[in-house]
Amino acid sequence: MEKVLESSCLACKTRSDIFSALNEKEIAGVDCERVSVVYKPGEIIFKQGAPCNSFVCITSGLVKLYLEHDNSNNVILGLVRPVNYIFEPGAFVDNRHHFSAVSCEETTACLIDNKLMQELMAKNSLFATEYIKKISEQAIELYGRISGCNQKQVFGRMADALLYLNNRIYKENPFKLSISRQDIADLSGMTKESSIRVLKKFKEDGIISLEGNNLEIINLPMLEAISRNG
Amino acid sequence: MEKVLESSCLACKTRSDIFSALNEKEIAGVDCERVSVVYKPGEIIFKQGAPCNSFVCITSGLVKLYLEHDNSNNVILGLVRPVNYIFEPGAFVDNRHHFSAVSCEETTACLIDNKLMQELMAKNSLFATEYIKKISEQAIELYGRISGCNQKQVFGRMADALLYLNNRIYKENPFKLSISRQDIADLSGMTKESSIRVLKKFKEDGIISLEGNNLEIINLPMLEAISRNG
DNA sequence: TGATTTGATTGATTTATATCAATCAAATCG
DNA sequence: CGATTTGATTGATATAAATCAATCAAATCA
Repeated sequence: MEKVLESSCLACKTRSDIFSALNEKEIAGVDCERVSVVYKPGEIIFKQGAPCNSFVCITSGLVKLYLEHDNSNNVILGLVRPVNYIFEPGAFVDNRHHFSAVSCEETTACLIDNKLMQELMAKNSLFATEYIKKISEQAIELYGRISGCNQKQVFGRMADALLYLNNRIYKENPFKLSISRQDIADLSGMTKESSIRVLKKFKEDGIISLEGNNLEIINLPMLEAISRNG
Repeated sequence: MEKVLESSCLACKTRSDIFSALNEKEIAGVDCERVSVVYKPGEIIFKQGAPCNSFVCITSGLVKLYLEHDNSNNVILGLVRPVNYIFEPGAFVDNRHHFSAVSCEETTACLIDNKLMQELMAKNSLFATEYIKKISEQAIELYGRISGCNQKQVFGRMADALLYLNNRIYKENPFKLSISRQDIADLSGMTKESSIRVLKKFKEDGIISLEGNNLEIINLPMLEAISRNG
């Protein structure tokens, strides 16, 4: 974990997102306060239960967000690709993290003090509204997750996970997995052994090809059907 | 479903909540626009997938919020007691409902146009911040739900459901259930048959007493332990 | 470079929970 | 008021997926 300084917040502002709601002066204020940090693979960016003092923006690499549970498996809520923000709902509630964030690849993150974020929201309601949109989108995704883990069985949930990885994270096909089998299991809510068996079945059925960590979705319509039918 | 007019928004403002962020004039504006509606038990207040044009406040009765899934069981996200609001994240995303709301008892709801709500948030950043707090709290609860449905088995999930009903909904012990066994099952993520068997086991073990719909938690520490240990 | 740890894979077995099927009680209806 | 529907309950059975246990390959280490 080593500190470096990224070019400028303006580079991120140009990507349409919550910061596009800020004016030049406000952006300059953020640019001035932010800190950029590099994390090696497997390093903790923040830990569930710890105080939540910074808003985190991932500018390179890959991060997994997961719920921890005593003596049991984790649940991966999702992965974060650059450039994206981690919206921690605890920031507005109890100033605690409610999930943990760990880098899967070498990762760069910009950290912005939460007080500054909250001041900006208090002054700039467009910024606040954009923030509401983002956390609302996140909540909607959680509904899908809850629905899936209650209603679908392993094949449906694995299909969801693969579609998520393809559409939202790696965004190319074939793609090289930078997460472990255990991570895939934690993402699809099953044991590592089950995840391996399900992937093997998908491979046997010609839905995917999988050599080591190189995964290709061969029969996308079939995978989507499995996702739909559970 | 019949329209009536409740006394005033001021009655609700006094209960500390998001509307306490509004000034007299703003409250008057809401009071003027709002519509109060009475729903009989089992009536749909809004339906998943339908346009989401109103912000809903429950002023009397009891409402269940649930995710619908094709040809399968529903998942109850939670129940809403008066006076409480239903925060629909779709309001800021796609103007669609992402869950359904149905009254469990005779229920009164105030409906406020979403445009008005969004105008107020654009003008009053304190109001926006209060809104962010509320949806953040809701998101944190969803994490608990996801964690539970992945990590706990039926006894742990039922313990969670009973504690939720006791602490958050009925707020007295013993209490009279106004929801069905199927609802309890949908709330704890299992089949109706399983929910009945688990409740029977709790009864046999002297953790609860249950006669018809009259439920009493007898051994609260034990129930909390079951919730913790899954 | 051989030893050791770590992650992936496969098979055998167990178990939690759903499903199926029937009965019962209560509520509603004609 | 008997008939019928609806919700609750119980038992028997099936099955999805976890657990347990071993092997294998690859990576790391001394």
